[in-house]
Amino acid sequence: MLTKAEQTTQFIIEKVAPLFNQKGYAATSMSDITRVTGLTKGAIYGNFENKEAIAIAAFDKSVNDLLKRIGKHQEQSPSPLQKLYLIADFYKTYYDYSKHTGGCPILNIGVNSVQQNSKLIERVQYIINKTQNNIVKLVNWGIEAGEINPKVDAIQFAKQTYTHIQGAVFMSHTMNDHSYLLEAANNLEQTITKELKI
Amino acid sequence: MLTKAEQTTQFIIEKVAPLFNQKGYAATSMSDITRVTGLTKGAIYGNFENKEAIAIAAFDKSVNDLLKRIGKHQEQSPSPLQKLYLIADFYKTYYDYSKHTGGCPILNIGVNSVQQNSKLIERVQYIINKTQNNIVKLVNWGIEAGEINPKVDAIQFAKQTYTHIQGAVFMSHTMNDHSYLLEAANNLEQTITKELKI
DNA sequence: AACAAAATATACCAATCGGTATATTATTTA
DNA sequence: TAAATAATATACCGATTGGTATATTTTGTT
Repeated sequence: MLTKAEQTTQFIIEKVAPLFNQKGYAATSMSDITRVTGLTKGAIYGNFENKEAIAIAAFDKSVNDLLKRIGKHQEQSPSPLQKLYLIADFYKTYYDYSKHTGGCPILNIGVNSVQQNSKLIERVQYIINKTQNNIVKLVNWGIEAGEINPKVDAIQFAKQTYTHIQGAVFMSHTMNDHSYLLEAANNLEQTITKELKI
Repeated sequence: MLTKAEQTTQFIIEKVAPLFNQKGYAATSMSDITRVTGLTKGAIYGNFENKEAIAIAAFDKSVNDLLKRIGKHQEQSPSPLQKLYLIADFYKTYYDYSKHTGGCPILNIGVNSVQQNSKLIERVQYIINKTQNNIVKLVNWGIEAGEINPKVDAIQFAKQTYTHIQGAVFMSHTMNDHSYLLEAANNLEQTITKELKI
């Protein structure tokens, strides 16, 4: 069972995560935080050391929600090749999902924190490395399972895929146009079919 | 000849552009601006209406410098197909260039301003549309010139190219790793060769 | 129900924010 | 070179910033 303070901590993080995601670290003020939570500074600082700790917790929450969602989506098939298709499929719905969470945390906090906040950017880099590595593992697993062409360079594919998708996330949100993500997802599906699938 | 104030205005913009590019609008303070320029508030506000006007001028300067540079790079060949290759070639050097200007203004100001500053985001969208359209024109020109496969969907290619490159800009800067941009540029060259070139 | 402990609210801090009115200094014009 | 004008510096404004010390309230334990 969660203590009252642990409940409040979670409550603050939930309310505040979209805020940091949208506005970035510097532009999100403590008064923004008290406003969206309906709590006072006493409650906030009783549960967090400082503003940076809130921002980090908020980022972790946004990312964990996202990773859980992608993970769940991939459970639809046990096949590594199909899981790759399901990643592409996931990003067809990502525009609407990320809109209501204040945008993509990796993109937003990444851009916002590079050469600004070392703790946040370290976390962004860790997540990118981790998720990129998941793609590498899926490809290698697919090769072992005989579903994927063994000549495929898993790392290069993972980097290229991640790059293209993050680009599409940026373009869709900046241009307010779902089609960039849809077309990037379609493109990824085609690449999987043409270059990976045996 | 430029008046003293016009010179000062240009001077301020030059000094301040990398600052807004790196830190974003909210995180860049007037005291940052007086510090990097060595001028006082009186001089700054004598040449700009407010902070937002400085940020807009800074963005315009950063983008104009970039567009001029890309334009110059494309002058190396009169052929539309070769100009597309030259765009890919340009982005092989973009990591180093954009580092010393505080990052990519389109990516940084785009992410920083979406749902934050309507004037800035409008300018970002205008520039993206404009540059994307330049790619469309190059492709169509290449088709007319018989250099490019007429079955190519120019708009789709332009969107996909822009998306992938911006993704690579994000990844390279966030991960502090030149290779994302290099590989995206190589990838673009291959796409041009395989899908555009006759 | 009474007490202790935990959690939240209140009131305040110095520092900084963007911005302005006015004084001072450079520059241009006569 | 003197006067007019343009440009910059100085000193200040109220509001807000992140943060804290303490008072108050809520919660869990006996």
